[in-house]
Amino acid sequence: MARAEAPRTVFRQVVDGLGSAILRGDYDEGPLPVEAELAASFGVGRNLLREAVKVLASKNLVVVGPKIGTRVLPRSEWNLLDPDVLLWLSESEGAMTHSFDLVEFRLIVEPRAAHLAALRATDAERQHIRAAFDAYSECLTHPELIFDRDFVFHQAIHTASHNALLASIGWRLGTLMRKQVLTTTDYPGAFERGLPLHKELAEAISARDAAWAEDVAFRLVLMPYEDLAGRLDVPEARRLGEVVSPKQSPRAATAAD
Amino acid sequence: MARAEAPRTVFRQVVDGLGSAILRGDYDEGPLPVEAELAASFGVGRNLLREAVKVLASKNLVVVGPKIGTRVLPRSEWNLLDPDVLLWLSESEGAMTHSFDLVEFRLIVEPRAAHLAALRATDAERQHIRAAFDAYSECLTHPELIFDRDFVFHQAIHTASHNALLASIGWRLGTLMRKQVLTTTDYPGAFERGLPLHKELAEAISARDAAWAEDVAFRLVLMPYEDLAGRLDVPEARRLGEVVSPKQSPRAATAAD
DNA sequence: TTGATCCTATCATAGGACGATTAGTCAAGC
DNA sequence: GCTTGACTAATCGTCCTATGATAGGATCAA
Repeated sequence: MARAEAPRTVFRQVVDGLGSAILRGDYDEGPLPVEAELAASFGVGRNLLREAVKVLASKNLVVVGPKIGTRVLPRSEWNLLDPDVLLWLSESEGAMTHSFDLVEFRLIVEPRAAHLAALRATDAERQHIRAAFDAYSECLTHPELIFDRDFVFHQAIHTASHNALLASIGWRLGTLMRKQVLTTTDYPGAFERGLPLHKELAEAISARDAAWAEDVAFRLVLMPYEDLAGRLDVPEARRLGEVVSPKQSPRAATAAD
Repeated sequence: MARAEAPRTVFRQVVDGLGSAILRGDYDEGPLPVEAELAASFGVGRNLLREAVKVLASKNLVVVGPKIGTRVLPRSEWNLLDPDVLLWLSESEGAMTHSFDLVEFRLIVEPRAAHLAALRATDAERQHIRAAFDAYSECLTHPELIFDRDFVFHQAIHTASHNALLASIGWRLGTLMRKQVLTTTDYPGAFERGLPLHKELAEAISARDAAWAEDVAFRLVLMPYEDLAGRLDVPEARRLGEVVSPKQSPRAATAAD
């Protein structure tokens, strides 16, 4: 069940190599070399290279056409929600400002997913979430399993939200969290401090307490960020507190009208 | 600036054809025919078919490998956030339950994007948003431009949120809204009823009133849904009101601890 | 200057060949 | 009987070469 497959196929190497190079800005906005040349530079055939380029094109990283060659699209057109793109971006420079965007995005989505999970989870799903937490808590003695277990735990919650879009995004954010967790989790005590929050989240969902679950999920996303924020100069305008909804939501009054 | 290019290339036809067929469930979970056969059935060469399959594989619709052939992955693995997948899904059956997921997702993301836009938009961006609204309001006499103008308007807001992820998602949700707008907008008066909300949203962001902007954006997403909800049997458990955050967010009290 | 025409670089697509991988089978051994 | 291991065949992985389609840019005439 754990997502481990990393088939080091030649194709994957080319896609990753090209994707990383583009995200890194090696070709910034300019055209790439012609296919034959590019293929030669990777030491692969032209067909294989074209398959790789087509994948990048499907992620809106490049456009390709006769006589115009293969051109890198402006950054704003990229499909940043694609897990591959997100991964390449995270391993390129500028990862820090991008990291804030990612945390902010998770602060928006994950609490709501937890909220819905608390309302909609079936009994089986509740049990699955608790089991996933138990497995996760065992990581105290098996730190190398933290990634997988954490992923399974959050995945279970997103699935329980009974919204296919949220489930899909949770699945994918999980992949990306690795990179970030990698940076934060090896701070001594990070796992231990996160554990009670995980437990609380599982309890909140079990108890069908949507507001509680939402609150816990929010703190759970924010915690590793705050671990980091101290050691970084956070631009004032990007304080993540902004994302917190106003204490008094005006929605309820007007939406029910 | 309007995204109109629809190059009816053979490659695109094959990708769309295969993608639609998979989403439609023609092969449900089972393996596809072998490459040679599949290529023949589309009347194209094996290379072209492989490029198409590789694109689908990059969207997590299928896995492909020697001896295992090309297998459709379980639905839960699909990258539902991919615009192509979303499009294929919307044109397949089951579009209705998926439509609820989409609205719910937008109810989560778009109000927050508006919230952040109100806080962070530069003067130029504010002006751009107002201009986009003006252009949109002209659609009263040019209904065929509604899609494009509406897209530009929302895109401007998402960009002003200064979060690359939100900007990217806005861009893509826009594509999908077309399909949905297509269903709702030809109800007489839908555009006219939406117009004041658009205006209010532009004003809220101009006034830097984040709470107001969030509230308006929420109603703006909900409106076309409610137009529909009346004519449909909405499963009780899926009432979209659930997504509304509790009046009293417990976050502020506990997070500062 | 402008406009149409032609040229050419580059991708689009086809088809065939061979190598690499592995699911599935089946026989040998405990 | 069950496990283990090698074997086989099917299928993708990768390469190559060739031809058609497209469109940018140059050329040339009005």
